[in-house]
Amino acid sequence: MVKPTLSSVAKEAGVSVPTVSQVMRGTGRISEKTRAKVLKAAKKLHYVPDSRAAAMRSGENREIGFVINQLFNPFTAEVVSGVVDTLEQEQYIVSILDTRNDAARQTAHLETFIRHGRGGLLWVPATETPRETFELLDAHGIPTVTFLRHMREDIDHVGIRNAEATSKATRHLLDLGHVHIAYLGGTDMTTVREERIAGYRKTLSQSVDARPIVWASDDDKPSGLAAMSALRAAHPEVTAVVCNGDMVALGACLSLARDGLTPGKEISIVGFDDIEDAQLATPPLTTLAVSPQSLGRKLARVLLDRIQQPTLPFTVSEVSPELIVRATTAAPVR
Amino acid sequence: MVKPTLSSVAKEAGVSVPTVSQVMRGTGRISEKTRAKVLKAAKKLHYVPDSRAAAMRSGENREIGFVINQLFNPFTAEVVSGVVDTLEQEQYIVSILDTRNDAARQTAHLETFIRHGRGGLLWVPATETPRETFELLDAHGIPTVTFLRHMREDIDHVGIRNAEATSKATRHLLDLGHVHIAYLGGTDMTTVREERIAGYRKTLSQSVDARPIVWASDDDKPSGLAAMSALRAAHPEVTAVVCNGDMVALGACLSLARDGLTPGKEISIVGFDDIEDAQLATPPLTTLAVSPQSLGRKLARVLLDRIQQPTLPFTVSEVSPELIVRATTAAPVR
DNA sequence: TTAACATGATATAACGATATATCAATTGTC
DNA sequence: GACAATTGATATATCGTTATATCATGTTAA
Repeated sequence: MVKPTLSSVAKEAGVSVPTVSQVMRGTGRISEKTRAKVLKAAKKLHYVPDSRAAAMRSGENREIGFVINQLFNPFTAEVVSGVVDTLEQEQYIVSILDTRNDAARQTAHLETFIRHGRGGLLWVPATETPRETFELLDAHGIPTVTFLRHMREDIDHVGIRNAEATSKATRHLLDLGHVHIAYLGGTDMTTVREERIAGYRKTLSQSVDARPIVWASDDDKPSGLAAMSALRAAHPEVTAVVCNGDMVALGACLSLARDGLTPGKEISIVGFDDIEDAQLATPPLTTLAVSPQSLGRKLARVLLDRIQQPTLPFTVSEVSPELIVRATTAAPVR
Repeated sequence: MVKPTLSSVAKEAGVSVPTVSQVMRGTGRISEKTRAKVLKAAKKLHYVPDSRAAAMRSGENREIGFVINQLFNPFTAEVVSGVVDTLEQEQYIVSILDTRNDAARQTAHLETFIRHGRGGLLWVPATETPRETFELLDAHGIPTVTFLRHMREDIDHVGIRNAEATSKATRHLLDLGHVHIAYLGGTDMTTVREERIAGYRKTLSQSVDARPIVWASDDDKPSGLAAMSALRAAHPEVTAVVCNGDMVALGACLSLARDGLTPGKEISIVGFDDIEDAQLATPPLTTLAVSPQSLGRKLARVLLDRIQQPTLPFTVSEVSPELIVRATTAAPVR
């Protein structure tokens, strides 16, 4: 009935508290006889060690906090899944807090994780992260890895070569013969979107006739649907669209379908992320693939390295997305 | 540089440790002068209280563990989102562990949460949960709510009226004139699937000609796609399908589309869950809606009640899904 | 003037674990 | 057989908090 603790197990087994502690952890010198006695008592009381109390004394801490800005987006969800997979194998436990793209909530969430004694942090920083937030992290010296948005030289980072990716996509569309190519998706002027737009603009500028058209939108399917209609109304000349994410791209495809058009015929669409639905969609989506799972695993591994070897030089890992050509891109109809 | 603690703040402010503690929590009698001194010192050192140490002494604990069997399924994800929303408002923090439908992992996960001192548990129990697992939970007396699968009278529960739902769906198809109606989806003989199939069978038996056909499949889109082809090959007479989830249903629709058929024309499809994609699909999916968000909120609320008033009688909350008729169901073509 | 009472702070113990030091009892060595 | 070394256990202090008790003050009432 009482919560089983080291001391209740010790009493049950007729030994001292440190003895039980040693048996549970397999350390120290313990005779086979007492070992058996203690294990029996522990089992009887359903003893489970309190890792928080242990952490307090020993410093060992296997709880990780992940601050993310849009958890239930399929791309993020798969990243999380990769992170959790990797960390779970090392007996870590991951808690997630979602900022829902609100910069104020971000600092609150980081502080929450510090308060709750997380031993490591993963973090997709908001662009306008105040200096104070970095001071907070510094003051507590918790191993941290940023994801997607690279903020500081003294923090490990895992990200995507965004400009390179959208450059590839734009090149692909130019090569197909498109001239009026728009960029669709993303609301805030985040580093990520900036980089992607930069890649798009740069490659587009290699064509004399092409002029950049950038159209904002939330990164979900219904928003993509609405934004695509609006974009076509404002720029009827557009024949190809590079999207900020697969969800936006799929929304855009949906919008075309509702207007009786076929993506990849009248208008070409390129997505970003290669979520599961991208290849299942009709028609299957041409997109930039980054394997969110492996990105998540990378992220976790970098954090583990930092935790295990705090003095290591800081690293920046960036992966290059691959252009996967499916059915939503083709030469423009004349 | 050193981790800020009560004692380092106390030293900085020139007062005692309990004084700082009282200032931080706004309890006790503190003069305005010392209050200001302490707050200034705390700010300077970026002090954040360690809630785990506090929990150890005070018993207060705002960490919740959620053991789930398939996190990155859109339905579950929305439930989680509802849970997190509600608990976040009360300053709780939620950790999730995914069993990936593995019963052995479940007990391990529950133990992990106990070890890490969670103050409340949410849990989708596996059907074959051993008695030992319940003893473990009993021994630690942690407030617990089961979700979807009702296991014990002495544990709070939140669930769905499954039989009622599939009964509604089957009735709908019978009324449209279908005779050969199959049930598609779900692998393990879980309580949930059993209940759903029971509702399907019962209503189907009201028609003299109808004979139940049950076809298993994992509850994701690619599996649904494959299973639908297999089902049609084995039972070409089937004109309507009740599905175990929207993902399976969408997969089935995809399969039909690939064979040049239109869901709701040659073959009618009913889903279960009403995930976001259900209404965005072409054609929009007829489905059984349960608002996963509000289900999650309900789940969280029940847990909060149990935590705040441990002596309350145990409750069972079950919600009735609503049949939302969209475009994938119609009278059979002759 | 003195007992009684607020007021504003501190001392001390405890939560459940671990690290370090210590201590009997046994074993081994010469 | 005396002393050192090993074995197997325990005593004690500590991690960062909070709960409870205590203790100086200053203020009020008789």
